[in-house]
Amino acid sequence: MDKFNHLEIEKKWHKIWGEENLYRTGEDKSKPKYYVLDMFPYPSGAGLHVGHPKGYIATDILARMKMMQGYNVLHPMGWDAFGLPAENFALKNKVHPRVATEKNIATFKNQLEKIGLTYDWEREINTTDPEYYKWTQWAFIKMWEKGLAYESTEPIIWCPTCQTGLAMEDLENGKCERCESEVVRKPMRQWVIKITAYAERLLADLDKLPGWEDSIKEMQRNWIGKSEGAEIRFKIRDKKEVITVFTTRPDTLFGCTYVVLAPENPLIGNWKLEIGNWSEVEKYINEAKKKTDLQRTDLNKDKSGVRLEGIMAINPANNEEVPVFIADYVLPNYGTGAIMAVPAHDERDFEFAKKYNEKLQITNDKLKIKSVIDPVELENLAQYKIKDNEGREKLISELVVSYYPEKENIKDGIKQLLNKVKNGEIVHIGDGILINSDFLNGLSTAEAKKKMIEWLEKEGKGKRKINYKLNDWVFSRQRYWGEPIPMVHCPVCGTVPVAEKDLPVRLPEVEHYEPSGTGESPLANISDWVNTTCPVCGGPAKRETNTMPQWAGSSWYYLRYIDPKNSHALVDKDKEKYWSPVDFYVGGAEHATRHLIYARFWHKFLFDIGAVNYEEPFAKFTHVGLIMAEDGRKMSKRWGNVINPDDIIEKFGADAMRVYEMFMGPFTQSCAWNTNGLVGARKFLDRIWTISGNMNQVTGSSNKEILSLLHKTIKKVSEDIADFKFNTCVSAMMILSNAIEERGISQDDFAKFIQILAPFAPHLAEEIWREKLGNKKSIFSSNPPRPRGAVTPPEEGTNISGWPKFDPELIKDETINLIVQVNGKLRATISVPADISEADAKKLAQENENVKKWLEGKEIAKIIFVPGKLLNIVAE
RNA sequence: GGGCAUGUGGCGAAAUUGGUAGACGCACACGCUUCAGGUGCGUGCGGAGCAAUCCAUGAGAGUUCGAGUCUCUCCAUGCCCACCA
Repeated sequence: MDKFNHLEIEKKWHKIWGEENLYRTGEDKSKPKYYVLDMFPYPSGAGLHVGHPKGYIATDILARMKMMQGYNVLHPMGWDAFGLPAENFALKNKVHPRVATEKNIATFKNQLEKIGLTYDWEREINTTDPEYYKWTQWAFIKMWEKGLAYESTEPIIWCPTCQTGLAMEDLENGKCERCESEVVRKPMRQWVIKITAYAERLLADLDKLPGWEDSIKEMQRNWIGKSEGAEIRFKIRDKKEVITVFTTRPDTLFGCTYVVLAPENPLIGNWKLEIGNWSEVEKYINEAKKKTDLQRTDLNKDKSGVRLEGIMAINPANNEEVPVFIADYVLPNYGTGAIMAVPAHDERDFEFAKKYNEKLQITNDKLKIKSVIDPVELENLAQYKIKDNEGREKLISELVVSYYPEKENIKDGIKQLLNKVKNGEIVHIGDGILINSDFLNGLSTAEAKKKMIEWLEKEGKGKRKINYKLNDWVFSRQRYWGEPIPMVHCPVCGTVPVAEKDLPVRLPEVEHYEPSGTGESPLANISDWVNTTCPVCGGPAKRETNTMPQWAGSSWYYLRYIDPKNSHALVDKDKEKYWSPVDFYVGGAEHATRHLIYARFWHKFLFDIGAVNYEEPFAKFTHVGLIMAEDGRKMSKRWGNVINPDDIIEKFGADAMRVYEMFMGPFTQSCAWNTNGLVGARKFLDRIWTISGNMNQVTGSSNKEILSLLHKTIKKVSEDIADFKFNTCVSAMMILSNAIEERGISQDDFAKFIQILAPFAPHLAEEIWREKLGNKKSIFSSNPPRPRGAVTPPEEGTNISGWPKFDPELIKDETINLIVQVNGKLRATISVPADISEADAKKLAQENENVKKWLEGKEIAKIIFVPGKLLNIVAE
């Protein structure tokens, strides 16, 4: 008996499949399409570890099934190759980032090819290819034209190690995600994209994506962070300026006893001369500037702040004068950078007021804590009845006393608590009934919010306002290895875009690409490149020297695969109409709030300018669960626990690795690698190989049970692949192969089994299909499916494979094991016809000895019959 | 602090969506083969008990003829966000 020689077989079919162009994307528009996409990797120097291919294998299985079902399948791969790591590596090793990147791509590609994936390499893309980034630049110019790309000198997040600005999204625990340095705020000229203009659509359209996982959608909702409230205008005594604050609790305006500005708020500068304690204020502002984000947002630190002496704001609700502060607990980049402080009903304001009052010597200048909400909620809670351990209903306040008898006065305690809340001694952030609030008195929180906003709008003192946590996208990086921003600064015409015909603006070859350290990109030093002519007036002008962030190129790459060679348009709209949207997108959950938001934004923009036909790029998205190392930690060079797929494929074969990674557990769940489990997968394949070697001895037809099991398995595998439940596919096929070993199978039926196995173990299946079963065409060949996506049976005599179809008649069981329970406990299982009637079932069940025993001396109260499943006799 | 997951044998996990809990695989034990450096085959394998049977799906309650599955409370773990007014 020959052995399954994976090395030889894999090599052989890779060659033949290449020669036959098996993976070239079909373009015959009469066939239905299926676009299945992996997140393209950043080709790092470390190469792939066994965790990376998990998602690729899954999409490959889906792609192969769809191929066999007769779809045109687009399953491409490419490289997200711009980015800081390549540049940092290049700096360290004195290699041009392009050279390092090319080398890494070669390694990655080589590793991927060994796994036997259906990528159509004719459509390979690379974000660093000028013919690619031409269109990244083009989209940027379009955004500029629509006012969505703008220059700003607002302070941005700056990484002192990478020497570049970053977006909020590039931070991890307040540190630079690349180098883990603490970042600072630094005012710099930056290009920014007004993604916030799309916040509402990005949020609302999530509801149009039923194919997305809820957890990912929820992460996006939180990231966008919509909150509804009001902007309220506070006049300043004796000044023309107005402080506008944002609040989600306009109902508490009567309780506002001071106003706080972020230290960065530009208004402060206007009052330099009037502020009594300017030197103190200035010092605080400077200290705030120096703080890293991490220091500033540390929740444990005390609330600090300084009063602007001499400046008084006027509470628009009651015209009372209230003091104004600056404090770094107010963030400059959210809302209006100013808040109304309601210490009685906001934890932070309360804490600040308490701190401030403690330090104060002049007692009559203390910040007032004015309660405007009657905490009925708390009162209700104390009076609310719940059941205790014995099932008796009791008041919560009584229960508290009974569970903590040593604290006799808890009931009184609750009362005291209520009084404290009412007196403003402790903070109460919940809802309630308004008090001390003039025209709002007696209203609930919700009613009061509404009424206050109406009043503010009528009086011209404020308005309804929706705010988002989502910030505009800081889009420039002061580094070399990225797409040049295609803009020109002309002393006469201002900042203007490069003419479309002159795109792409190529990244110049340079000797030194070290960051300049001055906050300018290394490109600034290349005078040949920087000095250019103005596309508008033709006069001398300078190029923009900042480059784009890594996220730019990946925001639209899925469109390039559709039309990879197009040089006159971003994508051919007819082709796009056929292929879009991506039917199934698979990738890491870590991209839920960055790449996936950027890409959705970019796509919506392209839709708005008429460049694409659909508003959402990805119909379905599923995240891939990580594969951890055998020690349960993440695979990392640092821990020395990385497993290279090349070694696994060499030893056990690509098919064994594919089957194992799918069998490990639910696809979205993270799971530790276990080489023993891999051996199990390999054994499964060896057994199938052995069965195929015995085929000549197996003649005639399969018996009924095998036939039924085969068709059940076809059904299960077809459905579970579509649901990404690969682990149960594999186990179903193991059950089938165990049964075949025991009972044998006809050659035709065995062929069907090999067809459903093929997406998982393509090399083994192709070898058996062509060499042992004697088919001329590939097991992955197919006819177009029948209308409405119905699966195609293999055609007789044509040698075309296709995806097997299950016979609904064959999967019906003739006899079943009827479960007989007495009082819900299993007492017998009896073999009966599947369509047994209730009366017959009752009769048979009551004849059963064991059932009789359990019914002895009891009255039958009730019998529940579930056809085809179970009978439960309830007896007393 | 907020949001989202998850919790079932020694381990990875199944469970037709409210109907036999532990399929399938790994590990382990015993036996038979094999000149065995991840070999092949067979048997066993949640706990207790000689057995009939009983107990078991993080803990506790509830709904139900029946709960791993639904509801509530709590605990633990993981991920994401976090001074967002």
